[in-house]
Amino acid sequence: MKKRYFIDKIADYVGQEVIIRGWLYNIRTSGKLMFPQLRDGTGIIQGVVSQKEVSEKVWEDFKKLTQESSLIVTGTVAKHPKKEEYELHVKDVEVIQVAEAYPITPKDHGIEFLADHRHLWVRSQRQTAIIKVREEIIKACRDYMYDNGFTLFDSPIFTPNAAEGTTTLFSSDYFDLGKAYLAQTGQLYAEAGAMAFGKVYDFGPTFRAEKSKTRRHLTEFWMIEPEMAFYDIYDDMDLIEDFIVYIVERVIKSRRKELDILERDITKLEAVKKPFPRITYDEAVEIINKKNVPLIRKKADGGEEEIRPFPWGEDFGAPHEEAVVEDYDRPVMVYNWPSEAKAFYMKRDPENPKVVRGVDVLAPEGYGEIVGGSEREDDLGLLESRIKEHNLPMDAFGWYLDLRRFGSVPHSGFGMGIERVVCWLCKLDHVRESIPFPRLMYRNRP
RNA sequence: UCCGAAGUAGCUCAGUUGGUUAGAGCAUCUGACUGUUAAUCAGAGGGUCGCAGGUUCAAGUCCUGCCUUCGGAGCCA
Repeated sequence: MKKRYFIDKIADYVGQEVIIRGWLYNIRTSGKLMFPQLRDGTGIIQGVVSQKEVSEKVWEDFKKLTQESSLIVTGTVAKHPKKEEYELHVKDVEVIQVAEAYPITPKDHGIEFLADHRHLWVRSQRQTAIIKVREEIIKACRDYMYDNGFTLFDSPIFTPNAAEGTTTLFSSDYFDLGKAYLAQTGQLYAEAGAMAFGKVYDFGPTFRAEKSKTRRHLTEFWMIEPEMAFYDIYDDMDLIEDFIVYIVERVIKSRRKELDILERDITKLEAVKKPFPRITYDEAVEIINKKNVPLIRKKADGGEEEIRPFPWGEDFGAPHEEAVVEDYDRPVMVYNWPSEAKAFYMKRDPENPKVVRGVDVLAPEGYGEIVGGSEREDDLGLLESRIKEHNLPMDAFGWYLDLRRFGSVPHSGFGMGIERVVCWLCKLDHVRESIPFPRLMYRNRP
């Protein structure tokens, strides 16, 4: 195999001659000296080209290089005279391609322009750092599951039925079988897996055709969904807490360099420790009312009205989540939700049938809901009546009801949206930076 | 879907109460500079002012419609 050198490991080669294969990130000239910034995907290193130390051809080659031109550079690694980093004293260059005028210049750009050039934007230092953190989060998720006895049990992306109502599904024709929908969750299938393996998870893209245009929504996003037999809601919350702490610790430990590039305040992440506060929906409403945060509702005439106190039974909006979370330095778990605000499969609390044993985990620093979980309804009759209440087609759920006919057990699970976790850990303003090619309501290219 | 804002050079923007040939920085090209850090300095090229109508002696600027994008709300992970 050909010997390969990479910029992130360049400190091992001080005083030695190396070959860097990559792209020109930027170049500064100063008379008989040039300072090309070389990028190879693992990092950036400054080159030093001195006219009196290189051939005329090398000097002329560098003069014609443009931003993002591809090249192979041979040189000697040395300590930077002013900074705590290394530089490459260039001896030779092989120009692979001189790039056309590169659209993403070192100055500011608007978000529309950057989004249109996402295929090039991903080369920039900030974007590569985000994608590295994303990778670490995903690897940490899978490692946690593997190390704790979960079996990977992936669910289909084409599904014949909706799990949480029909308004938010993408549909397509499926041969002679009518419509197929893109999955909005793999949970129902994961429940089948939990009855086979005890503890499973699925992990893949999910799709929601919600016409929501916010900094937190994608139409295509990745979700990890663990599902566990013989877990009640409290076991579920124990697991969620342990899982999130593990992921945050991994990112702090393994992606320090990227967090620094992103200028992330790491002390905020180091505060994410067990135990997370656990408060009921009722207690959350009390906090909201103590802070006098109203529910804003649209009126028939198009105007808005502010309702105080917060009416029991309503789901929380962003200001309510913020009110609940702002006093804490770590994620907050809100559980025992009003049943009408939540999905049909959540188990009713035997002590209070008005609430279900569902839990939302709200991230600190205003990042909102990152996890939604619940204990599942394990009683056949109650589940059937809930499907009827939600006006869902009973026949589509035949196989799912079988899980309650053949060895039904108490079980729980949750779903964690990867992009929202990436946003939180990287402190991003918008989910569009949390995935290489975001799909948004108003954008599906490049 | 609703509310709000914006579209002027490849990019980011300025453009006054409507008034000569629409400007700046970056990028590109030419040149200067042996330690630059979004380098700097001198010069050059680069425009269907989103689209379509309208008002006016005169429209980037005022009016109407449309398109696109951005921000927010609701819903959610």
